[in-house]
Amino acid sequence: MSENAFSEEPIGSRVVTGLSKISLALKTQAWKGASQQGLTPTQGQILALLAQKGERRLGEVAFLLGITPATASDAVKVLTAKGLVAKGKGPGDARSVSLSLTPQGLAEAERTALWPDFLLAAVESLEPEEQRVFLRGLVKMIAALQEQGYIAPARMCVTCTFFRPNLHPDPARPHHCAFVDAPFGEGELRLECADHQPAPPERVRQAWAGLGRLSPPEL
Amino acid sequence: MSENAFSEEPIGSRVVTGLSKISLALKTQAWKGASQQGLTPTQGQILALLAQKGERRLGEVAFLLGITPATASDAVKVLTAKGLVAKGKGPGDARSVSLSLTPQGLAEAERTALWPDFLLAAVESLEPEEQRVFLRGLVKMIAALQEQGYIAPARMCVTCTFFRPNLHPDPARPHHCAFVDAPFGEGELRLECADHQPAPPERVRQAWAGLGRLSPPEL
DNA sequence: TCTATTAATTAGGAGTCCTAAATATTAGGA
DNA sequence: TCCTAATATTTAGGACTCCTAATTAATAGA
Repeated sequence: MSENAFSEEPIGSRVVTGLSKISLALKTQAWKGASQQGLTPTQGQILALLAQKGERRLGEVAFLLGITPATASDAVKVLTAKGLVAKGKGPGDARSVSLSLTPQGLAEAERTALWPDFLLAAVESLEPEEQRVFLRGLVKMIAALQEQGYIAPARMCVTCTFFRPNLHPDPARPHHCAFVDAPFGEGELRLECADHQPAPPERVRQAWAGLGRLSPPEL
Repeated sequence: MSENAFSEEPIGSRVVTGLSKISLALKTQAWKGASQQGLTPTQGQILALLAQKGERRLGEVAFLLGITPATASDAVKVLTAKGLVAKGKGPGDARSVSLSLTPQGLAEAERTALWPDFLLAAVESLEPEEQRVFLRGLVKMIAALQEQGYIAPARMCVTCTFFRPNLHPDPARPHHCAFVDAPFGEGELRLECADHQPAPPERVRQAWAGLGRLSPPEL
């Protein structure tokens, strides 16, 4: 594919390097952003999670954040001490603890949510078509990571029962969502959909095989 | 661009969400990978940095890792206590400390370097052309982040004096490197080049405007 | 019922990260 | 040359993150 002096490092590792750099920026900014509010990144993430969906059990939070329940437990202890999160009995299971935001917590959450915008500017330096391909790449990678257990399952199109890849001939909107019963394009692929319904594994595999080729519309 | 129920969330934010998820995986795995060796992520990163280039001053390490010198200082203290890193007087400036790996440090560094391979597998689930576009997207984003000071300057093509974007008609190798004096393609764009020579800012801006469109070769 | 299993917490320990305040050392002026 | 910035690193102190390994409580299954 490349026959000259340039090819020693495979493209895959370059991509990994690049992602690591972005990840570093994300980490650094998370610290900066959160500490202005007297929070730490983890605390901020918990707030964000609760803002997104009112109630969460502690274990659920830990799982979604990729930390142990023990760690989540003391982060929450700090947050309740700060008056940002309230603990309640979980419905059903009396062992569980249900977390929710206090009004101040909600206010803080709204402010923390703003920080990742620094990345948005960088994303917008890509051409629209590039963004679409990039998003699709992300979706595929996340699906792969998820399949191998490196990431908590996201509520994304490719793992949803309602997803029908490449159902339509229209290259601008090849996919179809059976929930809203409408066609949609690459740029609309979701990562966190409220209406997500997990699909069985082989169906998933088959779905993202369907995402396949680069092509679609663009230019 | 999209006129139906799907468009509420702009693609930019989706991309940011996706990158955050990858970043989360990277963080979680960094912990898993490093702690198997009795290290923490930061310690591992320092080792990796030193493995890549024999000597580094402490301040340099801090800057590249996006942490304060104070933090770097005590991470290094731990590493020297573990016998993995040696401190020496910096050449020239007597205030500076020059860090280098001990033989054991080198061995550890080699093992830590293996961990990010979990991501490689995910990257390889993309089509080759997708990988190329993805890499270019990453390069652009990193350049943008760097320009705004969110990331330490990387030794990448787009910010190099030797980089000549789109010099050649051959769509498979449009770019040219004046250092090795050879054409190269999108997939060969570098993020950490040993021969990198920083270019003046306006030249940089102009360079990545040249990267512009999606198009090139692929399919 | 009795016994796993599961949800959360606590305890203990190493380390990250910060800010602020020392120490050295170096560079530039008067 | 002496004095005063500006650097490079370290130390101190504090809040948290993260982990593993118990512990306590509640639930589900045999």
